[in-house]
Amino acid sequence: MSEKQKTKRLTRLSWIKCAFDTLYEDGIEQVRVERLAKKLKVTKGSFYWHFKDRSELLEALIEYWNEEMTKTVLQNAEMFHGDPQKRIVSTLTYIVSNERTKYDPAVRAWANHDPKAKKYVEKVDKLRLTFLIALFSDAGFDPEESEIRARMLYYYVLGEAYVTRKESRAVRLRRIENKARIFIAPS
Amino acid sequence: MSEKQKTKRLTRLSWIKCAFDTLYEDGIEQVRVERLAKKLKVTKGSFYWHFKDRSELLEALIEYWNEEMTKTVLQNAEMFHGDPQKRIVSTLTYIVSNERTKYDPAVRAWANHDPKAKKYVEKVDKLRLTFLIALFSDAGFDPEESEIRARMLYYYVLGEAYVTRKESRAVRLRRIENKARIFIAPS
DNA sequence: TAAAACAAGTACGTCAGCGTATGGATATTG
DNA sequence: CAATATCCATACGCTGACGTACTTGTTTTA
Repeated sequence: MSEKQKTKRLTRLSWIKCAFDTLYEDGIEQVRVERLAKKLKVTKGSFYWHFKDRSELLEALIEYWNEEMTKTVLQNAEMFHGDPQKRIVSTLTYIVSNERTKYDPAVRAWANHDPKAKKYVEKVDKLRLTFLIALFSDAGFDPEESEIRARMLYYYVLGEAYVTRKESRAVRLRRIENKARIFIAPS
Repeated sequence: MSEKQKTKRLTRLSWIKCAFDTLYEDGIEQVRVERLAKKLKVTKGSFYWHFKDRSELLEALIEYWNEEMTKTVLQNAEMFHGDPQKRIVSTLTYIVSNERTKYDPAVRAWANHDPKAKKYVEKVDKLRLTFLIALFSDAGFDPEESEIRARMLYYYVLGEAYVTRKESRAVRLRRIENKARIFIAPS
């Protein structure tokens, strides 16, 4: 019964987070100011104090996602050490476990019809791929082979998110750890 | 200047196809009757003659997609013969080449927030996977390994569609043919 | 504690999109 | 060629969503 936040007054971030959940649940088109207002139990008077208009919210939304995802990748880079092959598995495990990555499909769907969102998605993709490629390099593959394997692995993880969303993380994790070995296996 | 069709009068299918293009270009939320009417250069009077309401169009849309995709898979099954390993590559090539599969991401994005669409997507996924699994079985892998490889391959192809859409088919084809070998390589 | 800054409420105008009703136009068929 | 079935246009009412203008309430801070 007791709300987590005191929720006396809202901040810009309150709206962004609410928008995020709505994006995840219903898609970007349903991220509408009056709808969010209802969810947050205020009127749009609040919204238009924090944002110039709807497009400003959307911009803030994609930038927020970009920052979070960038943090995630960099965090990861510092988190795991030791055996490169094990680091690859750890990284995948981390990706699947991380709450934040669940927003990926929704953001991608959005980016598919919005150039601005698309730019950020491409940025994040690039960052992630760079990171994965380095992992394979560390594991002993030459540059070309590293890129091929990194891409395959990355695309696989993406695709996996589109088909198996009803399955539990535990199941997904077990499978991914197994499959990663195929990607790691020497050519 | 000369229209392909005489376009004197429209049919149900005219609307469905137009809806499909719009779904692809702008997402399901933009599939609106007045918008389609404008595209087809008629008024909604036409639409409401062919369809009871918007939801009937959407239903027809996803059913149409289902039929087309089912046809595509079955066609493929009959098209390629001989060396199972080569058939795997041929199948992938076929998937990427086929005009129809380009609608996949848009349909999936839709399915993500629409249970009815979701049901059909799952149906198509199942059909495709069954087909791919059989391919790997024919190539000599045991049932369990066949499923693992088929899924990996399928997810990879899906994921690939989400990242490299700006690249030409030719480029995608060359890469896929190369990468398929990793999936085919014996464990 | 009064003033300033901050946050939210209220009321309104506008527009796009859905669906209905009804009449007009064009094929098709007897 | 007249009658019927098919297809489309026009006009309307309704709703939800955007954004604006203005007011009201609540914290901070001087």
